[in-house]
Amino acid sequence: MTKLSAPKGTHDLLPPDIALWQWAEAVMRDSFARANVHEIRTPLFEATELFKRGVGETTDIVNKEMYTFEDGGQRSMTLRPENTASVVRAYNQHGMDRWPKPVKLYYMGPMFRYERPQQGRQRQFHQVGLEVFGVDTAASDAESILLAWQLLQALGLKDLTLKINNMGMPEDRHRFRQGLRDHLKDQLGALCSDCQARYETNPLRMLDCKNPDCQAMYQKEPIHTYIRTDFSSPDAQAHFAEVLALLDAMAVPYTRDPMLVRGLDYYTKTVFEITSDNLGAQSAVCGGGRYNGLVKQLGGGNNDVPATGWAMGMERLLSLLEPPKPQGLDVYVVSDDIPTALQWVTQTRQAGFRADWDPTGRKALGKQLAQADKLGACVALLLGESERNSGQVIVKHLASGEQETLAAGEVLARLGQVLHHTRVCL
RNA sequence: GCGACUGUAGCCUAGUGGUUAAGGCCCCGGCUUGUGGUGCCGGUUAUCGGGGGUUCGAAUCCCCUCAGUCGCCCCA
Repeated sequence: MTKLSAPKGTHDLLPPDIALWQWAEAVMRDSFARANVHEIRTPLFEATELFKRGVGETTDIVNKEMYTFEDGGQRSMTLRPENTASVVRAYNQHGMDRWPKPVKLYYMGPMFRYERPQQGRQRQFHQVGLEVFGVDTAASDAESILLAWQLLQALGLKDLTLKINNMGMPEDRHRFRQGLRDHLKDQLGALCSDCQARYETNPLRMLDCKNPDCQAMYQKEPIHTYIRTDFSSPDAQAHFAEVLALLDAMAVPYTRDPMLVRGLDYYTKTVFEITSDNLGAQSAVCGGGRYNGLVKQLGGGNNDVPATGWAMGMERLLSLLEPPKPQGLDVYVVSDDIPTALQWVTQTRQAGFRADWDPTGRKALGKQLAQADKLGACVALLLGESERNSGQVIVKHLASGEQETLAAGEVLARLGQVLHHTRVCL
């Protein structure tokens, strides 16, 4: 009998971890709210066809990383590997092209990819993302990037690098790919096996190969000059220049990276990535860009709906932050009489305090006080037999050991004074 | 899918061929049946990741497998 454990590449989030998540989620929701971005929640699974068409048949995600299964009606379903395709599907399905432009949506939730786990990569991971529909301006790209950048600042992340590039339109890329193939046709044998495969499937990927021999090859003329020349149309080049100008105006530091090629098929014009040096091999915290054409491709009628957006990896991002101190307990109710204890713990909770008690049946006050201490309570309320008989409560301050005896009716008011004071000390 | 390293109680660790696998933390109880933190005493928790092999004898050596970690590929 093997022990049951969480599936490979998945993770339980235990109470000590949760505080950081809830805090980060709250910061993000607040940032989005102030930018007039609204949440959308789509299903965790969709028709497999959606991801094939949306993410791209040639991508690794679709080819080898999808959790695909057949449902009871012999429909092929897939656990979402990313959320953009689903959001676009929802945009089309609900006629959001009739909503006031731009439509700005954010999402937050688990994604699933069948991959070999390593640092910063799991089979179930969480992304938060932004999608902006209906505007094809550099201004919209700039706002999107700025929101990502500011979100990361608000979370207190440091040592981040924003890399940005212009991928042009699909036809520009097609032309560039052909040119690249022509330049490298005769040196194929000198390249690594990965690059030889990329030559067929995705030539742009060859450019950020880490093999020194391949890099040397790409530095030679005339390949070098060909690579460095912006292959995109004048329109796309003007768009990109404007994005950069707006980032300059907002004092967002960036690095132009001609080697930055995002893997998903749907990107057009602007692409960017935000990385951290403190993450190990999987250093991208946020990735995104413009994806004009996807909405139409996923059935958005005749209208070409331009769009831009990004996604962040929660786990990667949170691993860069310090876990906060656990929240303590205000009150621990100590009594050898269960109805009395239950009544007092309920009453203090209703009054707004974090309160707990001992439901194990232990009568000894010493044992119960030991619990109060372990849980880090500020104050213990002692309700023994003599207090019950006299209608009094002993309020014991755990840190100092001092205690005071009060009439039952005065206790809540006294807790209000005392705990206001202690909470500040926490 | 490929490669490297690592698997001993809930957690950390000792033990590298020889009787019932040792210690610390945590948890529970006692010293203290109305007062916590420190101390002392006691207790629960391990088919040594799993399977097979070598051996009189395996946590220890060999093979397979599973899991974890990191890396490649790719991505958040």
